[in-house]
Amino acid sequence: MSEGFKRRTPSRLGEGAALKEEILRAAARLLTETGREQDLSLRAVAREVGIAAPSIYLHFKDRAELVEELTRRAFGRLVAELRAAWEEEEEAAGPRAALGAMAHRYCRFAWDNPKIYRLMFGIERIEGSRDQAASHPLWTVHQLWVEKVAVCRADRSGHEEDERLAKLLWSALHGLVGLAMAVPFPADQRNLAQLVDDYLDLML
Amino acid sequence: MSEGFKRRTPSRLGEGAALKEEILRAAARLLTETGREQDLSLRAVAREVGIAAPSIYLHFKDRAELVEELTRRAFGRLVAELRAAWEEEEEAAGPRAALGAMAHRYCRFAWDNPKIYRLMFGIERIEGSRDQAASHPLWTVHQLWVEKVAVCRADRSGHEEDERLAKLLWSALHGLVGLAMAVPFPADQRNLAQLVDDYLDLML
DNA sequence: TGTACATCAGTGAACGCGCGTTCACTGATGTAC
DNA sequence: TGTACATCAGTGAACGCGCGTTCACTGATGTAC
Repeated sequence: MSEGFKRRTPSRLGEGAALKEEILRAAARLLTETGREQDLSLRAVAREVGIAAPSIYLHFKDRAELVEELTRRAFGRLVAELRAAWEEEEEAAGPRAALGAMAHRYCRFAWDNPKIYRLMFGIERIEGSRDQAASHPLWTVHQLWVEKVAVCRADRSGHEEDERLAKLLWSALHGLVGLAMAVPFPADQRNLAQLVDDYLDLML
Repeated sequence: MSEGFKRRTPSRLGEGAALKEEILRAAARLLTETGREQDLSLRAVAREVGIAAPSIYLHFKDRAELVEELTRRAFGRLVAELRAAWEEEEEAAGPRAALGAMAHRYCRFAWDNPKIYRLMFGIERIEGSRDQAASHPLWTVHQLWVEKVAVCRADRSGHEEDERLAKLLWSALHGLVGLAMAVPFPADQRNLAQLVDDYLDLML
């Protein structure tokens, strides 16, 4: 009955950072599970965590910083998953199969987290300095593709060509999931996987 | 000086519809030229047209209807441009070149109208009935690709395969422009065109 | 062991904002007589 | 030709809302003596 009257018991042990984690997790939850895109408001996040809205300012300078941290971590997760997919597959089945696993994992990540994926690849066009651009997590993803494509084509490698193929592959996957999510009739995921394989066959 | 005091002179001649056009044009302008995605508010549109906000309700039931009409027309324009690109090229240079022209035109449309393109292909997941889904403009675009791909492969045609290739091509283009727009360093458009050609070569 | 105090994580109330939408209105035009 | 009236495109003021952010506060914990 008297729910909502509780004051959050503070963290104390030098670890207000715990709340920071809770906030980020709640924000991610809002984006993956419930809610429209715009529901990622400070107040909504606070509600989800069960704290007062101003408490967020103890851990983030402003809303922009929260969103930035959220996407930074999402990129971290994506890259980690891609690396894992590669490594799980490479030893057993070789680089070509490993690249395939990476591609499928990429699509699954996007498909499972459409709102977050959209946030990561939105057009907020920061247009920062060259330095910022170089350290943008998108670069990490890009380089990962180039690196693994190069491994697959070890024999007839050549950086120019590797990069071109990596771009083609990444774009194709990005478009595939993007379109599948946009289309108003439920695209079955099995079909999606088939198309991913088609791309791989075409390109290697 | 006394700007803003003017009352809009009414349309009268049975043609309040003129204002409807003005509203839609202003909304499109807001999306292409200025402004962030969210600036497409009724009040912003009214400001852009130079009318009072409630006047919009003379022509649209609510905000949703305005946005829907806007995207419906955008799809209309896209399809018209694609058809034009095909027809301009086919007679002179044959179907393969015409498909290429279509592909390039598609990318240019997206690149020139990023906000509108994003609106068209956003994930608002309407999940309407089958009937609605069947008449969704996305279907028109889909069928256009299938149709033209089929023409290109007249000799070894086969609907299943045509459809598969059409999907691959469309997704690839969608991904290419989407990624180019997402990336924080300016992707030069020449490079984009090169990649489009690469896709076409791979697939046909 | 007991008391005074500093720390600082978290809070409630309030701000000003732009939004979508409703409502009763205004006032120029076209029509009836 | 002149007057009364109907039409209806467009309006200003107001509503309630959720938002991001600020501010002075509260109150439990840890520390100093």
